[in-house]
Amino acid sequence: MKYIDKLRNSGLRPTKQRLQICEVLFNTEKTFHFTINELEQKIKDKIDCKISLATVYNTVHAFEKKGYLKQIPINSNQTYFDTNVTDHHHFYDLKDQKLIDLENSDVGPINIKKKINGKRIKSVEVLVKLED
Amino acid sequence: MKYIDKLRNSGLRPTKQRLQICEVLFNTEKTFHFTINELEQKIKDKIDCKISLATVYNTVHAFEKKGYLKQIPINSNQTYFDTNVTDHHHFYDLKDQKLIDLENSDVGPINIKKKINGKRIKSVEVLVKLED
DNA sequence: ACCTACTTTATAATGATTCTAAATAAGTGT
DNA sequence: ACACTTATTTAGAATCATTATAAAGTAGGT
Repeated sequence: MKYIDKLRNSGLRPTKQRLQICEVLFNTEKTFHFTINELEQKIKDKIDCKISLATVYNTVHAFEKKGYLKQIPINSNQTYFDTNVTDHHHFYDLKDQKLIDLENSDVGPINIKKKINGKRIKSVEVLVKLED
Repeated sequence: MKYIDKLRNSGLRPTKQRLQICEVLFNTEKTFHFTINELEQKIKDKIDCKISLATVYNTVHAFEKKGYLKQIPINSNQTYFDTNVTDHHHFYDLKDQKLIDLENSDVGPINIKKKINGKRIKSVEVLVKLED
């Protein structure tokens, strides 16, 4: 199975639930954005057996910690995740509450001139809010 | 009183509570970041009488809608607000969970090349995550 | 002073997320 | 295969920020 090694290599036991969540998250051409509730719905649609909501939370957080998912910094009552973990940015359509990917080439290079002593830059994320 | 006109001009009645919250938010040299709970604490420290938590929420949201406050897009269990409503960006220190202002001059100009049909760019916000 | 619409308030409700502790499954050595 | 240890799953409870409710209070105009 294609995700067993991926999980083992990061010290996660390849359980049935995790493998099924991998199928939903990573077995697609396109990357996508999701909230936990949307993911749970997708799992229900795709898979016969039921996975506990707690497991969905556990797994998403485990995958995030291992770098297979990213949180998208945005103000919403729910947390948004992204299966695209490459460096990129987002449009956020305020009216439709929809996220749209911005490739790095869509945004000029960003040069942070200020330095903070003893700290390294981990990521630079741009959120472009859209209105009609 | 210095905030009465500000409130009246935006269609908000200058109530005692709103004026006191104005004092806490805007009567300082420096702008600052806060959560609702931090603001409530500040109000308690600065003011004799008590303002209901619901009023703090109501007022902050009213001020945000009028453009006197901005939400900062960041993933946290609490919503962060900023009294600095000019265009600028933020460092987020992951370890200390602290926000630091980045002036526009600290970040090169950002040129968004992609256009979305029928939508205008309302804001461009950069979040730079810091680690040790 | 009176009226109307807005505001405040305490409290309840909501809802996403996290916690708990018991049951289950995976990995390891024999 | 078996026993043993440790990780994982799970249902349900707990937490906590935020929003809703509805009754009491206040501002501004007439």
